[in-house]
Amino acid sequence: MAADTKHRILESTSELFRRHGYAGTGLKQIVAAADAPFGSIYHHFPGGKQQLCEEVILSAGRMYFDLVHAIFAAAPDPVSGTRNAFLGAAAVLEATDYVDACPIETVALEVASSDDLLRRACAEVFEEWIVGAGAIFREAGVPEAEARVLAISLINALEGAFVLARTLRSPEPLEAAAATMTNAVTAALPGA
Amino acid sequence: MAADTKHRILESTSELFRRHGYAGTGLKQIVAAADAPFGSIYHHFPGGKQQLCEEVILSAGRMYFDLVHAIFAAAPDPVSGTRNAFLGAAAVLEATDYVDACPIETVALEVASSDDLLRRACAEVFEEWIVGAGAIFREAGVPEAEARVLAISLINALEGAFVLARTLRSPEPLEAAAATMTNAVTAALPGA
DNA sequence: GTCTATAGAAGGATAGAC
DNA sequence: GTCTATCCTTCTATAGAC
Repeated sequence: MAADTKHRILESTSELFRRHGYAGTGLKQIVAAADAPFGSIYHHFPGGKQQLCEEVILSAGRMYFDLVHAIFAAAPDPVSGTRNAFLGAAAVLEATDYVDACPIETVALEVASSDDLLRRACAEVFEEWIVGAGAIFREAGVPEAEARVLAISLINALEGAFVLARTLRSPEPLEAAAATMTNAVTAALPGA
Repeated sequence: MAADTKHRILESTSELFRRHGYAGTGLKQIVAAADAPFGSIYHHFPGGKQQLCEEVILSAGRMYFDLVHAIFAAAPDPVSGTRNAFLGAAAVLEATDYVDACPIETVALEVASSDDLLRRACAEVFEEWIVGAGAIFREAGVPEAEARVLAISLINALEGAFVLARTLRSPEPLEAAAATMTNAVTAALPGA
């Protein structure tokens, strides 16, 4: 099944990029992990490693967007949603030996100053997240401009906490982010 | 001058790691940029790329610590210091075409799950920053536990904003972090 | 003791066998 | 059209010339 092979390659690549980054992951490792022949990469991704990476960024970015969106949708209010998002991320990180954090963060930093096509793909993903999170806060009554600042700060805190948590191998940064950001969201809501 | 050559190698490596990361930077690029013969690397760093990277992480980490410490020392109060740190970082980032952000962030993510020696070096640096920032807040009257949470959140925000700012090529994430974190610091100070 | 030349492995990419 | 075998470059690391 060609479509199945392509899917397995995307999955393996996403997984390997999380652990070793873009430059640190070889195409040979990817096909080995996906249990696919080497030629499959260039059959499904004629643009080579760059195209494969672009598709991984966009699909992983959307999956993560849906995940966070579901957490906020399941929560009774944005303050609870914020807390659940950070504490849920802390639990996943601990359970996966500090591997399973943001799927595109390492790649985003690697390509920011060296590959403009991939940088733009990451930018598209982050902008989608900002707009999505901003909409949640706006619907809760936060004014437009403030909602965007809050949304960006939420993602700032999440991405930054991932760097510290993975490096320190501790949930403490995500817990600190949960505390600080629930305060910020609380202060921004109309009732405050 | 052997000592001079070692210094040039450390400088070039730090610069190249910022742009291309650990895996994306070759030792040949490093000696070319440092205008040094290839053998110099293994003369000054018998442990090879890993040892070179470790020294870069520790020295760059301490330089960045001193920089941020100086910004807070020059500010009249921690709230101004927080604002100056984020807006100053935004200015530097714009002036350097979005290259000159945190010197160890990309490497920290690359090695977090693949090289425990280097992960520990990054962890040592981050922990120093947390303790240093915590001391500033504690001296301003914030209780011990809250000061540490605030310090971690400050670094969370800075690191996260660097990821978004470099990817989006915009100072907006650092400006949003400045707004949110000055609020958080203000709320934590005794006068609030 | 400084540096060059090269080894040996792994990288991305491709040509062509089947 | 699927996959294997190979190409050429680049990587880290080392051996040995001077």
